[in-house]
Amino acid sequence: MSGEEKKRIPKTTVYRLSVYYRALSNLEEEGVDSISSADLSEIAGFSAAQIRKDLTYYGQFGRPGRGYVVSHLKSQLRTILGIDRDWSVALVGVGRLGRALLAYKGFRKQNFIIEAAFDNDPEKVGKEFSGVRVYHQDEMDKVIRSKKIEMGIVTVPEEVAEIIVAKLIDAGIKAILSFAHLPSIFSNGIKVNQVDLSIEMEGLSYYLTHSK
Amino acid sequence: MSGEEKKRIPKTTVYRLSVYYRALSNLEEEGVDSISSADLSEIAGFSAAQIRKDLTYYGQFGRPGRGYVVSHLKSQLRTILGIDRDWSVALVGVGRLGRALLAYKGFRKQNFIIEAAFDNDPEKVGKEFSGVRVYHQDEMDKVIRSKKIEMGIVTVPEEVAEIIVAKLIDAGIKAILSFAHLPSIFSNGIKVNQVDLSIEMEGLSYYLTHSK
DNA sequence: CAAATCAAGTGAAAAATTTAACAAGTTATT
DNA sequence: AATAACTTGTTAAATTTTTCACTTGATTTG
Repeated sequence: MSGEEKKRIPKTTVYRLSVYYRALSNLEEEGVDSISSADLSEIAGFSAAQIRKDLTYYGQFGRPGRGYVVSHLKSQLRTILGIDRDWSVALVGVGRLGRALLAYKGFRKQNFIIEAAFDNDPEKVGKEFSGVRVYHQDEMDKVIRSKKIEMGIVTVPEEVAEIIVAKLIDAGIKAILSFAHLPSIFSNGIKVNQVDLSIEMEGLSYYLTHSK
Repeated sequence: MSGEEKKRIPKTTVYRLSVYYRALSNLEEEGVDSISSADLSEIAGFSAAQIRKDLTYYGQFGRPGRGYVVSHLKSQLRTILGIDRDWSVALVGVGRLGRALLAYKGFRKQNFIIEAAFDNDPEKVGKEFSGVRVYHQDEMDKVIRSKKIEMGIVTVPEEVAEIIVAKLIDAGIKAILSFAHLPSIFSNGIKVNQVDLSIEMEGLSYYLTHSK
């Protein structure tokens, strides 16, 4: 009531909220307009109790006896996840992977707008890939600040990843998705999500090795 | 002693083993030959107690007063992770992302050998990308079985991902890395790791929205 | 309109995971 | 050779996360 009510939110809850959001988007497309936690459970792959518990960290979105209104819950999740607005994104490293991501339609659909790309190859600087202009890495600070970019995607080779991340942070970026492995020293107040293909493959290898 | 000693291993332990492995690889390159859990802790970003605990699920690899011999622990982790051997991999979906992954040197370096690629575009079938031959999707079962491929990487559009995964499973594949979002119905005995860019970006969005 | 059914929200219990603390083994030092 | 300084492996404690069970609100049915 009065005073802050900060319940500790499990780290994995946010991930699950994204999964619920995706499931609800699909349900909406299928024309389903309301759903119970039990039914959502089957689609999302987490227990009904888990779903209800996750949601109540943020409020009350359903009605006893009725379940959740799909469009309403979806909209609430958009707000909770912060995707009820556009986000400006910079991509650093216009190699094959970088260009694949620049061409990926999913980002724009989700309101993540890649406003600028950076590379140090003079061949690429000044060009556009999938409609995104490539700037020289030395212009990162200037361009990021002038375009008020808030997120970074890092697709540079491993060897320079750390330097690039430092540059992004210097330019005021506080949230980064890196495809290069980084030594795990995250400055405080900076969120770095890593997509590490080697680790993913090793997870598969471990599974196959220990499951027979 | 006698009887199986199956301690329950936390789900996140395997992920951390990969991180330790990566840290040890770097240490070895730097010529460090032994390290304490306390020092490894700083590099890997997990507590020393956590590291020791994770390792003891699999055996005793260090010596009191001495720490761990880098080359030995690294080698033990290779065995535990199952990466002390080659793995044959198939990649399905030779779009931009698929081709970027085919060109990625890291897989081969880690003993994940992409032996075949699949697509349904007649333009691509029969060609090679980064030395990997592209087969038609209809040949998946035949090629996967004849080449004894054990893992799959899925880089097809979202709409067909589910069908492709089903085909891979039919062909005997039990471990899959998917870049397309999948409805989370994993058949039993099949490991599916998903790399979902939208969810990663939403994690960043959530962080920025709730951290100010 | 009473009874039965459904289903969210929630506090308590259970389970899982992490951290802490320490006994025991190892090495270095005096 | 005894003492001090390290550092693992491990048991116990603390914390975190998930599941359970139940109360309450809502709807439907007889």
